[in-house]
Amino acid sequence: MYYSKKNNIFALILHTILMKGTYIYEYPHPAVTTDCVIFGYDTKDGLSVLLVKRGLEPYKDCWAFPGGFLRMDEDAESGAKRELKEETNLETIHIEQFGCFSEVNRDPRERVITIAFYALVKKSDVKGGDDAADAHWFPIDNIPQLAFDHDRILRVALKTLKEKIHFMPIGFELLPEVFTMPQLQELYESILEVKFDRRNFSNKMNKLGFLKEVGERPDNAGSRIPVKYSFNKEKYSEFKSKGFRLEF
Amino acid sequence: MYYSKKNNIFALILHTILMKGTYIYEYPHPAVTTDCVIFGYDTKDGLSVLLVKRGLEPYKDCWAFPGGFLRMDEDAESGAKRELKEETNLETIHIEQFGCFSEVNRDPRERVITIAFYALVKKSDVKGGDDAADAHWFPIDNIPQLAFDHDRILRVALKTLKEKIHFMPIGFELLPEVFTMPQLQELYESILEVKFDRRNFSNKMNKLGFLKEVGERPDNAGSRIPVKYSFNKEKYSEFKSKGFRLEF
DNA sequence: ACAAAAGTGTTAGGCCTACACCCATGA
DNA sequence: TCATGGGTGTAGGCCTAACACTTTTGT
Repeated sequence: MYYSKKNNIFALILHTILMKGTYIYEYPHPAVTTDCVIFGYDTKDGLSVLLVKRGLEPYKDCWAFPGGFLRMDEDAESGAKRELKEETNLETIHIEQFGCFSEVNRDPRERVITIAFYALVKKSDVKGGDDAADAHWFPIDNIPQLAFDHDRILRVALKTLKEKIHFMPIGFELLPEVFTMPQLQELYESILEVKFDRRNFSNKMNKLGFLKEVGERPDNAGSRIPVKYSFNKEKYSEFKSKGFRLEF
Repeated sequence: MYYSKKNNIFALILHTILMKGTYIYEYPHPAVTTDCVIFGYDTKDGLSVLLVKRGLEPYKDCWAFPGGFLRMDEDAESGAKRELKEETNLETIHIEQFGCFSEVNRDPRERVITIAFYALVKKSDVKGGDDAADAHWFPIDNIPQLAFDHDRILRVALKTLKEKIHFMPIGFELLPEVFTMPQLQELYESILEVKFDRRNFSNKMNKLGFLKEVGERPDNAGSRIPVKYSFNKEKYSEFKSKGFRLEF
């Protein structure tokens, strides 16, 4: 990890004496890491991102996305999931690659390229755990100083999320099992950073057909008690895989 | 490039004797390459892809995307552009990253991760050149056996292109300066693999406002001589950067 | 003369947007 | 009692999709 000197026999011998790992290549190789931008949502904080506090230099005590060095026996997606589990105790079903960041000096130690993923999860699924003492949610409009170029990675992740939302339903991953129309609307509004008309939003969502009313709303109560919905999982998955087009 | 043995002092010494490059790392590092999927278009062949014939093992004499190993002093985009220039003599203004392929055994030599880009170019811009003797265009429905996992990379590139086409105008990059409405329609049809109604397509494109009629069409000729268009570059760039939504 | 290529306009249906009022709750 | 939150329906405009005939050219 520390040596990459060309034809330096002294470094080589020192290295061997110290019994460190010795991986030799004829040409220089960058290190490759993965990073996961994990989005969560609740009514209180709106859209939030899961960050971990770095315990080691560089950027010690800075917040960063969960992630780490890729192993030789795993592909990027597996590596990202492994690191995520190790650092936040979170096991997601689906993470999605959205870019690869390769600027020359993005890591002060050596040349590091990172493959970046994002995922949508329920905040309640992050239980924390042994290694995950320092994983915390931050609302999207109150993000601390981030390590490396993670602020840029976050911006790209947000842009990707905004684009994706037009093509696939979201919500199942972010909302509790049962939710109300205003909650769903707030979720869309906080991701897209716009405001919608209540009536239009509700009509549109209902027409799409992956929502189902749940529970009984007292007949008399035609008022301030919101209707409760949950997702029709078959329809939802169908839209998710086939894709759809959602106009706003 | 060939050695990556852990704590193997013999390999080390041999390596040094041979005066090869010696890059030592404490942990194993994958090699990182870039690949470019270059799309071109003409009326005769429809949508085509630019491939180069490999001169070296592995996959010698197989066709592959232009690309190669990333240098330590360049980011992925620069590296991809450099390799593209070296191998096809093509200097594109804009390439766009669409994914990173990291399966463990995608290259038989060693662990190689590739960062993939695509671009749209005019076929006439590819002049060939010294190093580029073996670069050729292949129509999208007649692609030869490809090296490595490049068939998968191509599928992902095509999917990305199809998605992008809904959000940004294409054509300026692929069509000649002056073109006809049927040509533009064929372009869209061959990328999206669908057929459109002539009248609707033409109405829609005209309404968008980045086409301008060019030349004089003889007043009498209200028939088989097509109207010629070119792109209004300001409008076109505006749409390109702001994005738009094109329904089909 | 006939086939192929290109031009042109209308209609019906669906979706988007904008907009106002009522009711119940809780402070 | 008043402010807040939530539910509900309609009308106009725009876009989409479907559709047929005419002209000219080239063979």
